[in-house]
Amino acid sequence: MKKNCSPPIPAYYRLQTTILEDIEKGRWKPGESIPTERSLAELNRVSIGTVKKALLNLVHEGYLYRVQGKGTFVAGTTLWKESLRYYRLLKSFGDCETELNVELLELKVIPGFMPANRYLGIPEGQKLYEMKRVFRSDGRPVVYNISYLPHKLFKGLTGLPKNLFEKVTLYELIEKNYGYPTIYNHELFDAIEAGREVAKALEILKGSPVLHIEMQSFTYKDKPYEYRQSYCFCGNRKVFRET
Amino acid sequence: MKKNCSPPIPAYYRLQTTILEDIEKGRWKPGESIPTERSLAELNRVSIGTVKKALLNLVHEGYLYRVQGKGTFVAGTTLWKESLRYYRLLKSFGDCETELNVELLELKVIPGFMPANRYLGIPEGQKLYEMKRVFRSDGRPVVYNISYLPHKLFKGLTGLPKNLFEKVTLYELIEKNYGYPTIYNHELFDAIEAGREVAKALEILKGSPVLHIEMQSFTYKDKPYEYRQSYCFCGNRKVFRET
DNA sequence: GCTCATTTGTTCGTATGTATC
DNA sequence: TGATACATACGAACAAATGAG
Repeated sequence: MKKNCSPPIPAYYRLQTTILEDIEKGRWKPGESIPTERSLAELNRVSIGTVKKALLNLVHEGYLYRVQGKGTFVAGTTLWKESLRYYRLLKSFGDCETELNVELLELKVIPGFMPANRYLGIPEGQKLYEMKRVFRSDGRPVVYNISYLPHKLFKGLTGLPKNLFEKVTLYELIEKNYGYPTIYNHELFDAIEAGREVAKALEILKGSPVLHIEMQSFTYKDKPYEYRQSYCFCGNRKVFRET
Repeated sequence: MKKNCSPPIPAYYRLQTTILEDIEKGRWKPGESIPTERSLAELNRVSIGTVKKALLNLVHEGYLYRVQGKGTFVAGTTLWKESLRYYRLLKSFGDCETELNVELLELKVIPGFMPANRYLGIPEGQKLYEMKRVFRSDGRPVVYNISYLPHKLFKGLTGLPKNLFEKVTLYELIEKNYGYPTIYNHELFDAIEAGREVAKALEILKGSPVLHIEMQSFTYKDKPYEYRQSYCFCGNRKVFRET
């Protein structure tokens, strides 16, 4: 007979879990250090080796990083290293990436609507921020995007200086100002004909084929914090992804 | 003063590297077991703990997997678990994936050409396999793709039974029959108007906007083994990616 | 169903090296 | 220089899963 409900959970795993929960509860912010191996070992009555194992697992999972001689720190957004700072536009495989400039067109509070609120995991009644941006390469618009963020989560967003939005990625801004790092994204790709608004923003003919990308960005606990629609008319350039 | 050119390489790291090199040289195929901890420790004159560390690193990097009581095995393609078995088509976030059927339209040897041979890392003179396939959902074509593979690497491909290509993914077929697992992919997305061939294959009007995906697939040592062009006209469905 | 040899998983503790400030 | 903190390495003991007999 199987033992009744006793899957003996390893000590390192319990420790790992409680640390992760503390991180997700915001006990330490990204960049801050957590207690040393020794103190974690004493507090939890386990050996240093067991603490090491727990911490190394969290490092591999991207939640922590360690520096010899300094300490163990909470990691921030894991994927902006190279994965997703703005868009990665290439002419072909092996080409170098196109530099992009950002322009903030509009940022305002709007009533919630479907399906945005559903994708953000909030009730339909809650208000949203709507942010419209254009990304340019050599002055020509190549990407137009509209982001929706829960108003409740990001109070004061409209009060930030406009050029901040044009200097750092939205990921950085949200992590630094609100403490939510980006853990992963979901994307849906399709091709559509440019409508009036998109054609105008990208300075192309209405009806031109454009790449359409819908995106959900997630922070801790699989909580979505942004829903974004992007429209790309890249000329001879293409959107790059690595898996 | 700094020691002259001696960044003392840890024992676990040397071991890890030699094991990885053996895997890449094909000493063991995907699914086969490598020596036990004990024998690796004795052969390399290091402790069990050091062997454990080396092996666990390779597990985290996706090259190995271990089963308690059985042994340590060479992992195959890492991303077909859910990432890339055919395409992941969704109507919207949260939707379940569309089932796809594959039809092999054509498989033949053709002369090499640019840029395919460059993307495959082989001289322009070398021959290629050209494979055309259609993916259907409820009988309707949704993805048309053309793959190019180095003829030299995959001798005998045309001799395999046709229905094999329609039963398993190309990843599995290549791993099982030729021992090359897929380590990562590069993709380029854009939107184009369907040309004659694409329109015919997808049973849509010429000039309709279609999602165009170019892909390079890589195996060990960052060696590309496939260059693929896909054309998607998914109706209300979209191509899903997770990062 | 049981036992046994094998193999990996977990935990402990110690000693020493190396980076940081 | 010294104190602190993480990194490497060793090895022992026991637990748990596997498969063969």
